[in-house]
Amino acid sequence: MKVEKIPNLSVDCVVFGYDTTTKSLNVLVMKRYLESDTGGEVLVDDYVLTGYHVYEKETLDASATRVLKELTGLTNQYKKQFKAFGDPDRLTGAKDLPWIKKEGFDARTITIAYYFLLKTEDVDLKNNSIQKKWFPVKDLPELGFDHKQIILEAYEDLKIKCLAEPVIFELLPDKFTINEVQDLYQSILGIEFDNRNFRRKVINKKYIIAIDEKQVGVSKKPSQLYMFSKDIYKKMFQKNYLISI
Amino acid sequence: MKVEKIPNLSVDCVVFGYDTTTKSLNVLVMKRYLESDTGGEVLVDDYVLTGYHVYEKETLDASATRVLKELTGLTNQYKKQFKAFGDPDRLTGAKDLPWIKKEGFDARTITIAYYFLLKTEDVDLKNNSIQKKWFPVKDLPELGFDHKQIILEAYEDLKIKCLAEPVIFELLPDKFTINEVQDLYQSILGIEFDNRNFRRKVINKKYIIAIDEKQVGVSKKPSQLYMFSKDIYKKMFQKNYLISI
DNA sequence: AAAACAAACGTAAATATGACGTTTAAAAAT
DNA sequence: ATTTTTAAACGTCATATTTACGTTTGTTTT
Repeated sequence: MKVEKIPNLSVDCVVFGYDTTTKSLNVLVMKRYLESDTGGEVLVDDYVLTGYHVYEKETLDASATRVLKELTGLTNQYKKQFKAFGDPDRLTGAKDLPWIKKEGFDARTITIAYYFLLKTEDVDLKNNSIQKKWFPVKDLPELGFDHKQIILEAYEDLKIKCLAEPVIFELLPDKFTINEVQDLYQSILGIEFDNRNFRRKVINKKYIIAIDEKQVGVSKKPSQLYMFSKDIYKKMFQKNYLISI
Repeated sequence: MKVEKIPNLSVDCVVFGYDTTTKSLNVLVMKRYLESDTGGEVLVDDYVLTGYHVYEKETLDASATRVLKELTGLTNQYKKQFKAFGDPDRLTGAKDLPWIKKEGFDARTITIAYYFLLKTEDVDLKNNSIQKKWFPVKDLPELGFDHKQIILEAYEDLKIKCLAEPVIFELLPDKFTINEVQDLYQSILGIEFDNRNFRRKVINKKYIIAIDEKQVGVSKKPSQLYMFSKDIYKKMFQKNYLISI
């Protein structure tokens, strides 16, 4: 069955992963490489977000889910459509033009940008043909098209989202320590919290559940492990602190 | 100069206005009407959001601003691009097909949806050829395409936005009473607040400024009027209550 | 002048925050 | 086996904020 692509419409996926060891919020990007016809000259050698054209009969969400699956093999990850990018000059960088010519798509392509939150450990970097790599949000490589801007806007949206909802647990392993939660908040928001106060605040939440298990293989007092209960969170409604004003 | 439209791409604008008298959050929509060629039969008679195709050389933001200007004559209103809608069947309602045929656009049109916040009083419903009308968000009329869904999603996004930032003042007159602020929060969020506590909380904010003026023409003790200072708000940074967890 | 009405102010208990000091459990070093 | 090291975990207190109410005040209407 031949699947028709919509020529001027694509989705792009910003895949966020968190590395508890390096305490770094990372983005998964794909290698873009092109040599000139004669072979000698390297025309394009940088990174881009994974994205693809939307199919004729496909919803936008399905399209993003499909792209994530091709990239990581994963389904059912936290997903948010956060912005559309469609400025007329967004694909007109010096390195973008030869790439567009090779891939044969419209220079006025609108892209619907999504971000995904997942656990770095769930992604096998070698499991398929796509050459991909994690980079810290704070230290991105050279990126094609307007993809650096897309990543930075996704990151801003994620920051706001973190303030409003506990999405942070999408980035942590199922079992985590309080310090890991604190480190993650700190690296996303760029603020330091007092460990004792942070700890108290988190532990007091009904939806953070201490489990009967501790860290193993650490050369210090092993931390208590906790889990996050989305069900309990959903049942709660805090009128308290509701309005920002 | 001929301006080329991108056939499968549009913007749609959800225009929110607040009526302090009826305490109702309203949406501005446009009449859609079509009779059959023979004249007798009414094929389409409902409302839609105002929207239009994006021009070939135009940014998405500029396109939305242009549509708002055509509809209301206003520029420089609070604007947010909140979501793209592009499901394959979004324009395939029974009444949508004759309309699409008449207007001659692609049934697989992706729309970039924006919402605007403005003061109802600033819109003159009779100032141009577009037949338009305010409807309460809680009591919308029959709407074409997927526009009811778009409005409801804009409303959800607005609710969240209100919790995070004082965007509410975009919907109020420059000079307002504390009770008007409370009524507006209550009608958007659908929650009641204790007037005395709400009042104290609002008045204590540095960016809510009491002015040397009171309500006039009311048959009770006239309220003190206040203004919102965006400048002072921007200068503040509250680490306090930062994370939702 | 009194009544009606909503604006505006006040109070006290409970809860949350911010800024710290102290104790504890495990591994590593002696 | 004991001590040292390290980070986890617990505790305290002053201050700020919230919640749930009661009371006073200024204007218009009766």
